[in-house]
Amino acid sequence: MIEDLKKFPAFNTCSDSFFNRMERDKRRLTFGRRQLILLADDPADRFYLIDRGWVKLFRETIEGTEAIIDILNTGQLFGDTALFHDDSYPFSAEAAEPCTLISLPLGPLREEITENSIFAMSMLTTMARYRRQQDLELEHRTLQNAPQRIGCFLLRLTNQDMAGPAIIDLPYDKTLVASRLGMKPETFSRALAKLKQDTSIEVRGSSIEITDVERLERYACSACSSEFPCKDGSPSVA
Amino acid sequence: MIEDLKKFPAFNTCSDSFFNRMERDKRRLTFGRRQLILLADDPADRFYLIDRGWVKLFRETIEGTEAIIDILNTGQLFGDTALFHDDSYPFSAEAAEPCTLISLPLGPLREEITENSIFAMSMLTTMARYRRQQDLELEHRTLQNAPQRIGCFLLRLTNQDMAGPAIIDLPYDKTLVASRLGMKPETFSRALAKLKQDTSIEVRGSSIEITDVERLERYACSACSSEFPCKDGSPSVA
DNA sequence: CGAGGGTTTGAAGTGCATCAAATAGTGTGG
DNA sequence: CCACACTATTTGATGCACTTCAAACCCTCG
Repeated sequence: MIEDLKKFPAFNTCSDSFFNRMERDKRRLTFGRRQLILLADDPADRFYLIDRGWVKLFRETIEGTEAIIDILNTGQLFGDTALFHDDSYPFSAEAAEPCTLISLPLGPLREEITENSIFAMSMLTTMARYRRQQDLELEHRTLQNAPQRIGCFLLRLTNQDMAGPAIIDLPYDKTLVASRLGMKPETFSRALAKLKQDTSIEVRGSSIEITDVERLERYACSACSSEFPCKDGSPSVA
Repeated sequence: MIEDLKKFPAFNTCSDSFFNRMERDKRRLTFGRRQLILLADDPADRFYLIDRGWVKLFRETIEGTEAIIDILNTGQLFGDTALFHDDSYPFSAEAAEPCTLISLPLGPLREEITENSIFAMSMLTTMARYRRQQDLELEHRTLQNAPQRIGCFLLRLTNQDMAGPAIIDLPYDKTLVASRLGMKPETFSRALAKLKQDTSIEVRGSSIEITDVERLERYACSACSSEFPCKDGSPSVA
């Protein structure tokens, strides 16, 4: 059904003919944890929409060390930028957690961009927002220490600005959160302990209770140029 | 004269009416070293084209520490993304070196994007390329140490892949290069000394001779996921 | 129950930051 | 053309944050 696709905000401004063309070549895929979805530099003729689950985008060096580019969630899409990179993917992707994806052809996407300027504009907006996000990411790496980065990460997992205490569950394992934040698992463990001690959060396995959101904000965001919860609108395109 | 604007690759695909509208409200500006050009979160109705010189984009925290977002050169433009951020600039900008800019109104730019889908596409391409650049930047911070980052930076300053030795001049002062690369001036100084020792480059003030480009590549790029000179096509929009 | 991956803890090392001070470089006015 | 003032850069000594390596612990799941 076309409703499948229409529900994604990324396609808000798309034309009916776009949905029809997409619908004709839609594939639903399931991936298990750690399963490879696509490889950097592979020839690309399709892009992906996350229906549910978490996807890790990364690149790796010859020696096997990997750099995480982003970890995406339900509703986000990826592989679309292959359009602008000579039809090859600029990163590899694998399932961080079990996930279901919708695979779609790049051709109609390209056509929609050229035919529907409203959509092109919304795509630009998404890209610009993502770019801002990346700028922040770099800033965080530069200005925040490990415990602060974790605090910031936790804050961004909370549902915006509800004042009271919040309970959150880490969406994927701590090792992955660690490298998402640019640190080693051991460092993550110790930094989380320090964060706990400094801001009185409660940690029970992968579930974390933030008893005092404001206190955590003061602790984590003070080193940063963007005042408050630095989630700036979450990107829906990757 | 319209030729002023036509020479910029960023406007390659623009319509004549775009150039006419721009021409009508074009301003040429000169800035001295360290002079402020625009302030983050300022209301924006214009964007800038670098005719000559270097411009530093940055954000700063309340305590005054700053995070450098990028340092742009002749031919690049900035402030255009205000279009996608509620007409305010997402960063501050100042002249890293004396520079001359061309200030242009955002309105006609927005119109051109919606009216000229080829231009919209080229803008998307530029954004995608920039994004890739940012991904690399983060990777560098994560995987390369200080001397390697300097080496990589020097390589990117050389004129592409001419094999022999190369002499380059640092385009702005070492303190700024340092923070561009995410390190302190002292660290930069020591790291450059180590790089010199490890790859036999010659340093004379701000002029650096790379006697063996390949050796430097092996030294700097080995930690990285992108093999060779990781300049991927320089972005022309910022 | 036992195997295996994820997580924590400990001890030791490394790289970069910090603070302080010396040195080199640059532009100015006399 | 020189001396001074000011800034950029280097050097040294020390500290801290994060990493590394190694081992223990824990949890889940067959």
